Amino acid sequence: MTTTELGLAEALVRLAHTVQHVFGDVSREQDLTPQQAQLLCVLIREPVGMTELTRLLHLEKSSLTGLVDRVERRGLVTRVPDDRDRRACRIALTDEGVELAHRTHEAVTNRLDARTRRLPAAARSHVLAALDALS
Amino acid sequence: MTTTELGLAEALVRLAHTVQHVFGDVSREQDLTPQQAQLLCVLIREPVGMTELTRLLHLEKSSLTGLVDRVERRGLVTRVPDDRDRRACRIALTDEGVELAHRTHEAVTNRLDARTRRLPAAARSHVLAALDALS
DNA sequence: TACCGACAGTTCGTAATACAAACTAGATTA
DNA sequence: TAATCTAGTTTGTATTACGAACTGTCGGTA
Repeated sequence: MTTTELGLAEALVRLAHTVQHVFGDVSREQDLTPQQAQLLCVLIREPVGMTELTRLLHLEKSSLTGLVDRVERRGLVTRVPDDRDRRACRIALTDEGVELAHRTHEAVTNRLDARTRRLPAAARSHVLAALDALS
Repeated sequence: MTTTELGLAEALVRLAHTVQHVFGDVSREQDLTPQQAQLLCVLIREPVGMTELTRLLHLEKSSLTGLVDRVERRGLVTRVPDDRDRRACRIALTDEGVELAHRTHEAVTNRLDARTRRLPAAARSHVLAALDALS
């Protein structure tokens, strides 16, 4: 009865793999690891605390500490003390970090758009609506 | 003139993240790392040589050696010598590996299907066609 | 046959990733 | 105030990933 849509799950997995690959290529060109690039992109909108970051990136806090350490050591982010809570800090992009984050985000978007551009407009909006429903 | 489809690239990235998360959850439940689980799934269809695996998984051969080592140590795969080429080997699932690979593949598929099941059938086929065009 | 470049896979050294458990210090609640 | 919770770090370990150098085999060619 539950007629499984043959291949849709597989297609999603393949797509995820493709996206991951694009992201990896772009990161390498910016001399970043994919994880570092992802962190920068998440911070574009606004500075974020460590605990919130673990939710956004699906990482344990101990893993996150090291990731932030390394990116901070490169001068791309800083730990800004939170004056409401002296235990906490928010991770903010430096000027250099903002620049690199935008470059990375734009490159990823461009390459993905280059692929979707082949699709007819109707298909794009269908996919967009469906993907929004999925995540 | 290149009217960028606003948000489609972002939606793809979010989706990739979701899929990755599902895959990570399933892997952990099977006491595998995501990379190990991915390797097992690739081998379900047929045994594959190291060089071909580097293409399928987008890994350097030196990275692959270690990955296969660890999975072989767990008794999930074996290196089968290729009798046409004594340099080469094909990586094949053991009986235990077959079982685990199927369990993993099925669990991932189930969880992704559970998400897509909310979509109307027409949307599913649109998305399927579009995703096939993208990867 | 003997040589030589190409190829399959491994080894080695290094850096990054990721986790769990234990910990510090500031916040919150009883 | 004392007990408890929370934010983030530290420590130790296994895995992931890469590049460079290496071994052994294959294939072609002189």
